[in-house]
Amino acid sequence: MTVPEVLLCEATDINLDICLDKGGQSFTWIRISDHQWLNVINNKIVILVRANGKIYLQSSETDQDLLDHVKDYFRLDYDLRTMYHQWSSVDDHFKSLAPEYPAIRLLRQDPVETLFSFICSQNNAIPRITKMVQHLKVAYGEPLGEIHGVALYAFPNIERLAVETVERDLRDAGFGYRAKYIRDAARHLIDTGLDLHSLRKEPYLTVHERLVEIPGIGPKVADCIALMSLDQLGAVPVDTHIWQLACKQYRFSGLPKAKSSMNKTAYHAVGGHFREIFGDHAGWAHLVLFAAQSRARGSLRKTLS
DNA sequence: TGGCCTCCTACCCT
DNA sequence: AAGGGTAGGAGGC
Repeated sequence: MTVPEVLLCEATDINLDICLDKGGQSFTWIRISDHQWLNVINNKIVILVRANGKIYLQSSETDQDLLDHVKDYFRLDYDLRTMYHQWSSVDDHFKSLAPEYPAIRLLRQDPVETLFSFICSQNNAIPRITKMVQHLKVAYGEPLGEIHGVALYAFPNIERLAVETVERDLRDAGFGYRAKYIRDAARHLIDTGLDLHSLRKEPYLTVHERLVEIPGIGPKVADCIALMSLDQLGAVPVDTHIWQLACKQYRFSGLPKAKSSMNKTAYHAVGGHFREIFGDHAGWAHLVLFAAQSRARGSLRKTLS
């Protein structure tokens, strides 16, 4: 069988290594070689191939509709070079880091998948999160087929995750206390009838409020979901690292010294500060800083071992 | 009082 | 072995 292939963009348009593997945005991409990635987008199997300075899209049913979805997923309509210039011009720290981390794109992901993935992410590291999300798909998602010897699944729907026995099963599968959050969050979505997609049109604070009402979702996870799947490009997820960055690098005043005493006001103040510096798309800028930060930590570990 | 805040701890696992 | 977070309880205002 020949697999149709269409041109997606230039290789320099998307930093695939960071965006798909280690960026902490998506946990579902499977790297099958140095230059090939596998995933499901819009319930269709998708292969990304980097070759000849370009990125190609392969799929057994490549059509214009899927191509549009993939372009949308990578937000290729945003002129990222201009945005990098803009962010560099307003912040020296960004300016010094950016050349090493080009083409970091904010993925426009599915809200349901993003919500449950980031419930898994709390107090957790990427390899384990990846395993857990994979488990959700294998255990409760529709199989979509097999390619290059890899079986792929759709992300389960919320009805399936809301089943009574899910908590027990996930606990047995090693989800720990997150097992209950997942089942309860699914239950909440059904009971309240909250339509996640419709939140894309709402203002940031409304989106944040709706999300933190969901069991297992606090302010940080809410902002991850808002930023990465609900078009809230100004949402800044404040975790330990960004908190430290805010205190040390940006010397934000008026913040409590210890992270343990972070309250609602202080949490939102950090996001506000970043928005003052970087503007409406501060969450995207934060992603670049975040990538640089975690990369720095990784190499530090390497040199110590 | 109720409501809202702060502080503290437990939670699973690698 | 300390951690990329949240919930729930106690106690204060």
